[in-house]
Amino acid sequence: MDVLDFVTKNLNPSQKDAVETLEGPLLILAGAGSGKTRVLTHRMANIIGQGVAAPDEILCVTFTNKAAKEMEHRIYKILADMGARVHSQLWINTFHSFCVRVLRQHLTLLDYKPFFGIYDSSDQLSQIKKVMTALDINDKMYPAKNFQGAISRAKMLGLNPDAFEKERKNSRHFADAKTIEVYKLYEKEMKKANSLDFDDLLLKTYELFRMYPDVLQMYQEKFKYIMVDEYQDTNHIQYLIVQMLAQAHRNLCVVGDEDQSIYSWRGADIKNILDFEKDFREAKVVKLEENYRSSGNIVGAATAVIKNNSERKDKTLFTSNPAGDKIQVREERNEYDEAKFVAKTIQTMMNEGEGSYNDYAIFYRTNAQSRVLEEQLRTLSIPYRLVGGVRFYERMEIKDMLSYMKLAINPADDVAFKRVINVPARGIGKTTVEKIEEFAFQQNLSMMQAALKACEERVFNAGTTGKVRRFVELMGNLQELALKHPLVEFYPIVLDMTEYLVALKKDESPESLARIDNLEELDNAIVQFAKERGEEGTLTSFLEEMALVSDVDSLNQEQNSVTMMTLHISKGLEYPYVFVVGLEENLFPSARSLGDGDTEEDVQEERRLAYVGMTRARQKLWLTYAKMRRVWGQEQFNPQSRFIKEIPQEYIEFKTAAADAPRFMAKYGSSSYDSDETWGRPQWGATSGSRNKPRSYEDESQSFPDYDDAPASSGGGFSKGMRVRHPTFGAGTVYATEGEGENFKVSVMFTDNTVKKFVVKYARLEKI
DNA sequence: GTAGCAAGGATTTTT
DNA sequence: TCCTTGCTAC
Repeated sequence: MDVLDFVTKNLNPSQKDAVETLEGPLLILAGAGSGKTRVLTHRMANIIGQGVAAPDEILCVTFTNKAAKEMEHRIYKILADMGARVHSQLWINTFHSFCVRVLRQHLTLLDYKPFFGIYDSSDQLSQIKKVMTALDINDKMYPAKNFQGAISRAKMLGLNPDAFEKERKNSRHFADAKTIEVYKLYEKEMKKANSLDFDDLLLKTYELFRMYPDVLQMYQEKFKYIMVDEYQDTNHIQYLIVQMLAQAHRNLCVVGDEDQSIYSWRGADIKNILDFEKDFREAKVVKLEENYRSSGNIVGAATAVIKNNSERKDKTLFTSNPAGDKIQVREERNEYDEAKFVAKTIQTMMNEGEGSYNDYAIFYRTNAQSRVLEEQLRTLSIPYRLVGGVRFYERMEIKDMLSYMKLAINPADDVAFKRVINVPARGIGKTTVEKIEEFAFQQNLSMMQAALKACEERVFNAGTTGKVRRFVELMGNLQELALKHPLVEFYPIVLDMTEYLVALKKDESPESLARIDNLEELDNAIVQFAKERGEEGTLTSFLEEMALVSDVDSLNQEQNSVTMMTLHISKGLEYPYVFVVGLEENLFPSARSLGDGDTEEDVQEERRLAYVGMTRARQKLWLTYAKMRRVWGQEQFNPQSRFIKEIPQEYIEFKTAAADAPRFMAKYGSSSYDSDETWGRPQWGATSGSRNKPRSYEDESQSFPDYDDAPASSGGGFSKGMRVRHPTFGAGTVYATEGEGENFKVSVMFTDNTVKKFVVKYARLEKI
């Protein structure tokens, strides 16, 4: 069969158009579930099949390792089906791994040694703290995190310390002398440690290309075709790199969906995708608007929500899928009931034979919300797994071991040095470490060198000298052994010689047992890695991979369980049954996006997050919220999220289990609701696109605790839903009542959403 | 040098 | 509320 026929088989016209358009800049606006990956892989297959470029002349950049792997897997399958012979490796990378690949080749040009280490953000923070100590900057007045953020932002804009300084001077902003100072010394220390942080990987690549045009030219000519996935999430430095690389052939294809841009807080610049046609006047635009993933109701609802955003391209998602079930909007009394509802629903559906646990996913805005859900799932013995949260490689014991290994191949790595010098305890305390650090600064040595020199020059007393010397010797031995032994053998050696495992085994606490398990898991990962990579499975490449790969999920998958994750992580995934929980104002959209000042953009990003979450669902979607939620020990009463209100009623089936609803009905003597005001919810201003048609109602409040079930009539005539005024706190609404007679108390929510409890007898409350 | 307690801080996190 | 970080007392 003809290549073109083959790769465009079963594609719709726009998909086909995108796959066939090879020459020149191409912008693919791909709505959620519109077959984006399919288009990308088929387009790549088309390029290879047509023979216009070899596999290693195509650069494909994604954002996650997972996406890269998936893409690679699928493209090889298509090529195999096509019977194409593949002579060279594909360049399917994340931005970061692409940069590592380039830098491994050329970083010596920028005065680094080729085997540089990679610092993650906590390593970065330690390094910044170290620099701050040297500069005598108080962490209380200037939190290290602020510097970390500022430096990271500078790097994402492509500014090295000098450029940053200039920029600050030129701008009308008051030049932040401290930040410049910290950034400069940080840079110097990083170079001394021969290490790069995540942002450096991009920035150094950019600088390399700028300083060495011939190197850039080599890559420009090599990559005849460039494809960038998730273009809406690129930041400025990534943009610059892509622009540079694409200049020679101008065959740049970017794929994205501005409606799914949810990482602006990490420096992603939505303008990159919105302005693509300005950057490339000759650009062709293809829109993929047909959704193949979700039911009609889900697509309709998600579309209605995202329409409330102003900063978007003109693009409408549609589907020919059947309407399916309505979206279940569920009101619960508090977060426990919410979690119970989710768990029960899953249990019931599973009992009815609806899918397997793998088909269910629960999304939330913040990680803190997972706890209650976990509890309830566990109570019903529903298997679940958390994605994200504390990552595998961020665990203490894993970082410790990795630090030992890093230090073994890069003794200049001061952050690793500080991390492990007294782990397990070797009697080398804070004072000694500080002395070494200071000594290193004075002599411009790495801490390892400084430690050795300090021993020789008798800087410490005899006991300390002995301990330090033993540590330096230990690391010296490991350094040699790292060269002699392959990775799989080296790891157990490190575990043994450092006495790390012995120390853990001595301590029989459950935490230690978990740590030992994790260390075993790391061993498995190493074995696996060595098997996969063969010859190339070296210690260096493993450490690199560990720095760039994140989640334990990529290490062991495959278990039948419900998946829980934040909305952010859910991007790019899909499940038949999806629960999005905690749809309350101030939680989702988050309180921060609702603060004063320039918030409209923040709310829009939250809305995109809602859109992402909703469009993950294939068949059925639940949106739940709780009337009361404990946040940091404080009871909060937040109204239903605006995102629910933005969904037209025709897509929704509303149910509540909040105990007080029936009383409202009785009180207002009506069995149907005509407006949201009936619910006594505080308003937060007009919301666009929401209609308030009657909602179906169903009381399911059977087994909930009676924390506010006091008769509405008792206690001076205060009852729920009543408007009251307090001389100090102003106007508010009674949210709950409890106790009787003398002890009759009311909880009042004031306009700023704070809740205060009053004993009516003493409170100066008046009805209004 | 270490253990134990108090205070403060706490979105989201592809790399 | 819970976890991390920093200080104080041994």
